[in-house]
Amino acid sequence: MVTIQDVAKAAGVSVATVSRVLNNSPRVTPETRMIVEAAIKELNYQPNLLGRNLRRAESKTILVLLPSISNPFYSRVVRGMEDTAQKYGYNIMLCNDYSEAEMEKNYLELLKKRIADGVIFTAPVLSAGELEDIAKDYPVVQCCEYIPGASLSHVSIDNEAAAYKAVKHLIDLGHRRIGFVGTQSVFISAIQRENGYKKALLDHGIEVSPELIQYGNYGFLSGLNVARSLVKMKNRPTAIFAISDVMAMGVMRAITDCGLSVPKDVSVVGFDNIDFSSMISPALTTVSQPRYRLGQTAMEILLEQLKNGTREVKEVILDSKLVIRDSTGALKSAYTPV
Amino acid sequence: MVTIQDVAKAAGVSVATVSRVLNNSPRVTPETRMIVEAAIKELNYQPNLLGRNLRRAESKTILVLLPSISNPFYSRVVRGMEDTAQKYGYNIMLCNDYSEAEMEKNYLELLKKRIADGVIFTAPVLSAGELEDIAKDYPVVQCCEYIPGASLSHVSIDNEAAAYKAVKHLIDLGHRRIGFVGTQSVFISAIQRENGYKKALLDHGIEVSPELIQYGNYGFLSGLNVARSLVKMKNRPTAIFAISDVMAMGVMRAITDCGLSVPKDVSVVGFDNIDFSSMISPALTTVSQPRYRLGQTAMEILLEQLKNGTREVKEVILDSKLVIRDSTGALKSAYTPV
DNA sequence: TTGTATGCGTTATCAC
DNA sequence: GTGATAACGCATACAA
Repeated sequence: MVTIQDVAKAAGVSVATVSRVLNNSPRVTPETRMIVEAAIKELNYQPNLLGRNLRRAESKTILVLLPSISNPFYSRVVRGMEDTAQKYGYNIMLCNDYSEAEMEKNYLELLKKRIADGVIFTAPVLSAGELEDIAKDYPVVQCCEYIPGASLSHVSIDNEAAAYKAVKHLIDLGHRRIGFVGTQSVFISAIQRENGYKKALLDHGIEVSPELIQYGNYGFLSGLNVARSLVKMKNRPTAIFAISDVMAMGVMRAITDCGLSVPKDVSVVGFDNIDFSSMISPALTTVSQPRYRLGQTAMEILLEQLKNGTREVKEVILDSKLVIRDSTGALKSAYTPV
Repeated sequence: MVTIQDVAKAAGVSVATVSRVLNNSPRVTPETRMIVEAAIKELNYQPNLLGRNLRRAESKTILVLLPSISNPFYSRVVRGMEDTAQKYGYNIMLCNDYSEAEMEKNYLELLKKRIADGVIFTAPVLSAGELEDIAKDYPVVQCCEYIPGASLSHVSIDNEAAAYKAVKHLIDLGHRRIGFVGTQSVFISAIQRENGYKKALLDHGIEVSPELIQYGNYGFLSGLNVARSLVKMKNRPTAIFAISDVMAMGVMRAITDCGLSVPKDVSVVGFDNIDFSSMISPALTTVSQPRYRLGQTAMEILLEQLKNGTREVKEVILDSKLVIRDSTGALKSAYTPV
């Protein structure tokens, strides 16, 4: 392995000078700079970051925790983080935490071990207290999911308003009996989306019927199972709002399994606008989040904190929009539910 | 930050002794070990890996390059790598190379910079020569896609045999006019799957018709466009084999867009068995790869190389299997294509 | 402007 | 079994 020593020797200067060239120090003659750069190229020298990082007490690596890379929602979020990190000379370390507190704790060790300089959570399952503890020593940003009230930065969308928009779309189409497929999870998005659903109904004089509210676990199969009971009701809903596209796909399957069709018999709205939502038939009406910008903004906030050594709490809410496709349609006038 | 020095002081021993305790050296009295461990716990000490890694000249990190985490095929492959790496005390650094040689080269710098100890490619676009150059200095393993003939380890499946099985399934159902939707890419899987398709036809006395072979670019939309021309032929195929599930989904959409139905009018087979393939209607018949084991095996080979300092080339081929679902059916006897 | 020397935190080699 | 110390590769304070 070729080290800074070898370059110094080859260039006939000291290691300090080579180091200065590497770090673009202004205090170095153009002439010697040329010589050093020539030696660097000649020897094909690459600085050993292990040495540099130790000396600088930083790793130039940001930890990014997500539930699972198999969740298609996060791919563009990660892209936003990645591009931004790279722009500032950082690498990201992508880790699946499988929504397990134990896994998250394990990965946070990487901070203490100096393998990473900061962390972005996309869907933390640790408690506010635990996160705040980390944030005392290291920059922490929450992206997408976050713990309300925790004194930690986050960047997300207004899930309640977004869900409201989605349900209002159904109401505008004439639907009044609207089912809800969600989850009983710790994630704020699940709670806020349910709130948005309820608020939209109430604001339009529609009663919230507990029997129309069903909970699954985010999976396709749970969406399928849960929706089946909705569809088989004697007085079934004419539309269903699911809090994720994957669950919405389960809902659609449940509907077609019962010999009904989307949107003719039941309209369906999802949430997230994952790539697959436009690939299925009928293409899914859903809520689109600015995924790239979510990741980008989160990374910018984190790097800003890192640069300034500040721990200012920033709370950023970005816009979302309803994408209307083919899975929602006007209520058939012939069919008049109570 | 608490260092090994602090622990030594607190325990009343030398740093050497603390280091021995940390590394489970046998030459340390149980008694002093207890004292040191107590001090470690007391101070909540965590070894600074930057120091350790510099000293040991290793990073305990493996680079994993994949085209994009948005490709759902790789999620379980990565899981297999991740679990295995963790088991041996390694972390993985997941990087999207977007099938760009430039990106791959950039990430390979991490090896020279000592940020990573080895690399696994899932779908390399660099040339055999470039990869072999890397492999001279660092452990390299190819997982899933690989460059045939390169003197580099790889673990994959027999794509030709798998495709053969898929097409034979269609032939067994009575189909003789079978379309192919693939890509003209550098990836071996694309080539081998096309070969498997052709071989299956020839082995069963079916002529290979160039007009039934269509190429796209792996995307849903390209599958859709390409299949449209197949479906609109006056003498359209009664079955279509696509080399990926995502393209198969495009094919299915093209079929239903034309007012036809799957599998009644056209049977469809995909490849990869991504999660979504069982979520769509009708559920997709496809080829399942042992994704977890692919990743696991690749990582094991890499870590083995790292441990032994050997560069032995291993070529591992794992089994795949056809998963028959609802998108394939027997040829309707009423409809008799030429 | 350049060189010398020290230290980042750890491990490992040598004495004892 | 334990301790003092050099060394990993680099950046920087200080001296020249």
